Amino acid sequence: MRGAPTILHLDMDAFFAAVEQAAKPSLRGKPVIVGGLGPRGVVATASYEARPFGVHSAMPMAQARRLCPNAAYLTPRFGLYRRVSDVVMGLLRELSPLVEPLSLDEAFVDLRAGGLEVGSAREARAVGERLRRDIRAATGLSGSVGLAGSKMLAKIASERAKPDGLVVIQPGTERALLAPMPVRTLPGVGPATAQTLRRAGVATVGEIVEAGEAELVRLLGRAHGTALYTMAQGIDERPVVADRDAKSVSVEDTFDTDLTDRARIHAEIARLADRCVERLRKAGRSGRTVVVKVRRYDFSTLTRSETLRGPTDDPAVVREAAARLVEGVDTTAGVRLLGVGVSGLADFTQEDLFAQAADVLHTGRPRRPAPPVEPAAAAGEVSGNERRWLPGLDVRHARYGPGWVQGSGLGRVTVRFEEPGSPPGRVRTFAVDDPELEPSEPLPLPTAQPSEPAIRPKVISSPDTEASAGTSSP
DNA sequence: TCTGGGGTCCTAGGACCC
DNA sequence: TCTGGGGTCCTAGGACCC
Repeated sequence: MRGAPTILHLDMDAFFAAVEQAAKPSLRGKPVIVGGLGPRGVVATASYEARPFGVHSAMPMAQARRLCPNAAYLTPRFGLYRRVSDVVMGLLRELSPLVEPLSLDEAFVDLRAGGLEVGSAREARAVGERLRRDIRAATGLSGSVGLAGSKMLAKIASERAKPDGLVVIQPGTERALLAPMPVRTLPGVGPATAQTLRRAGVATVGEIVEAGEAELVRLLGRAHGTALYTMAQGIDERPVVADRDAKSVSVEDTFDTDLTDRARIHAEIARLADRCVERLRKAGRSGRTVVVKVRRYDFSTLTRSETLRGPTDDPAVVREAAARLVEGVDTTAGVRLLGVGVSGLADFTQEDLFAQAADVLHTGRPRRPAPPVEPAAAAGEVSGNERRWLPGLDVRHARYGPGWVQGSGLGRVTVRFEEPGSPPGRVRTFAVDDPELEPSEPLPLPTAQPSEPAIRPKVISSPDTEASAGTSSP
């Protein structure tokens, strides 16, 4: 805990949807829903305009379509989001070298490690507001900032600042602030823990403190119980940690319809193993434990794992282990998801060790393995010979220029011709095999905003429910 | 309404070892 | 004769987070 609000948490507002709105002028101010568009897709992000309809993250897409039929439904473009994220993270690293990203749109910053003068709430607020202005200038997007003396409180602060706001929690006020809040406010309290607590008559953070540490440990186990008891008192000493090494790499696929055919299941497992190893090698890592995940028709999920004698990044080795593991699973009633993962990661492989030993033997000095070289990822819109026009993806037409796919079906594809800096554009329809139409890369977002929006810092007040009504987008 | 994909951490039992 | 006391590794599952 710190005596000054020197830990900053940034959370970009409705990030994926906001990036799409910045890239597609006709969608600004309108409900936009980004997520899987297949029959089993879920919502990744809903824009603030879509939220009053009841649409939120992790909701099945079919339900979102019923609630908000007129929204724009778009497939995620992670490459673009990563590029925008890199710009934002770069701005954070200008504040301090100690930046801990939690995802593409969220990060902690230790301002003290950056040597910034943030002794007072006023100074902290100035740093946060300047950051928000810089982010808007560089990306056109809004982010919410929380500042406090610990990670937990900084995150709670940014949540209360949403959307497009800033909240400072003054050190010393934590306990009183937390006491009336629901237990779900605390990190690590999800549906299961909340229910356990509710059954014990504990609904608020203050009641966690009243229950006492022994009771919490009894209810939730040693680690979880003590951690929760500590955090409920506003105590959180977790440091901001930059550059955490990944501990596992995994890939998984949910199929539009359940798989029952054994040959098909084995083929998919082999594909997943290859994709997993590709990611592993791209990261320059190798791993010792291979994990296969199977989600059955009834959503029951099981994993099978096998630990090798040493770490590997050999696709054949991972493929064979995965095949052995799935062999032991009953899949006759159908599987909806298959996954392959590797954990127990190392920076070398067992083969390296052998090679190194041989090198030392022959040359007297070890050798680093050559970094793996991966081919650049394809645009993603073309699979095999058939072109798939997924809603939201960028295209270019020989005559009409840049645009994006609004929808497709019945041999037709509808394109809206506009680009990030242009006014809203108009729609044209083509045959799906129109030779003048081709997939293209996302265009850069406009950086300069025409007018600087007024800064409206929020002050921490009564713990009422956070505002979630729609707001106009930049 | 019918539930993604990528992760992290914890628990618990059994094997194995000293 | 009637049962030690860890410590570590492996496997499986579950909760949680974005």
